[in-house]
Amino acid sequence: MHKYYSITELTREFGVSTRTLRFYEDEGLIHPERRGRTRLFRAADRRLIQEILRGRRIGFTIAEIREIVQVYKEPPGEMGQLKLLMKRIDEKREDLRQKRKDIDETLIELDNVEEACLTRLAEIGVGT
Amino acid sequence: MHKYYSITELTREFGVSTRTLRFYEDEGLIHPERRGRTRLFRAADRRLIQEILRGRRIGFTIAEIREIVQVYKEPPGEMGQLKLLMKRIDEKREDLRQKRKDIDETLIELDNVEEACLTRLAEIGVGT
DNA sequence: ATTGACTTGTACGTAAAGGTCAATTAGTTT
DNA sequence: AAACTAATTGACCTTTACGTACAAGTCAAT
Repeated sequence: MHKYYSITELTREFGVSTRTLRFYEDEGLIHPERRGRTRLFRAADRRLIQEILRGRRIGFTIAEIREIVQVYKEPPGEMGQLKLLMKRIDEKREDLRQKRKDIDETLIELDNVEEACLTRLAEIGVGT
Repeated sequence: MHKYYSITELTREFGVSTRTLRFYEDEGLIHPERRGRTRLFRAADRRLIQEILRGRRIGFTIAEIREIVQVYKEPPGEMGQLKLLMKRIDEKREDLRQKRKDIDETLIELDNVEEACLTRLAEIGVGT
């Protein structure tokens, strides 16, 4: 069950460019294997890319994403580090909760605008 | 009742720089009054800035924010424009729903990481 | 053997969203 | 009046996250 994905397979699936995936590798986010010089992506790489892109969608920077990825690769063993990490997690959580609030508010606003549009459309429809 | 806000008042309140507010003016997002050369912000400007920053937090570009702001200033009157606008609204809504999902998933992930941290901390605490 | 699809690395370019610095100007304390 | 203070415009600078172009190598199919 050693299915490998080529780089273009993944770019097609995720709608990103090869440049993007290579960039992520340069940035140390992913480490695909190599056969000669060409990259071979495994299922784990694929999942990681999914997570990276999810992070990207919600506005995480590369540095932030890398931070999370690192934690998965090797969770800190030292007390101080752990506490620091937990503080960072708490901050992120607050950040995300705010964003969710922002999104909810904006969704409501969009509903309002849409309704205004519909009203307007009805007016025009009647008028003509 | 003509309370005016100075630019620094607002930068302090919102935690942005004067450069940012001027930039938003250059970009046509806000139009504060002037007394001589200095900007005078009214309550409406203040609220608009709040909305702009909310848009910024959820990852809207300046162009997207401007688009929304424009709609508020002068909603399109023509049929085609209205339909186009409604399509754009639908797209944005989809976008935001996806982001919400991303955020929820990430929040769960953060919970997991935190729990792992706590477990680890307990181990260390016991071990020493 | 050549075409075409895919891959590589290197390197320069770019758009977005401001940061930073300089040189004023205007009002107001001392 | 001199010195502060807060505001202005303008110009250039910076970072992030890739885009784009180029030259070159791999491999299968025609």
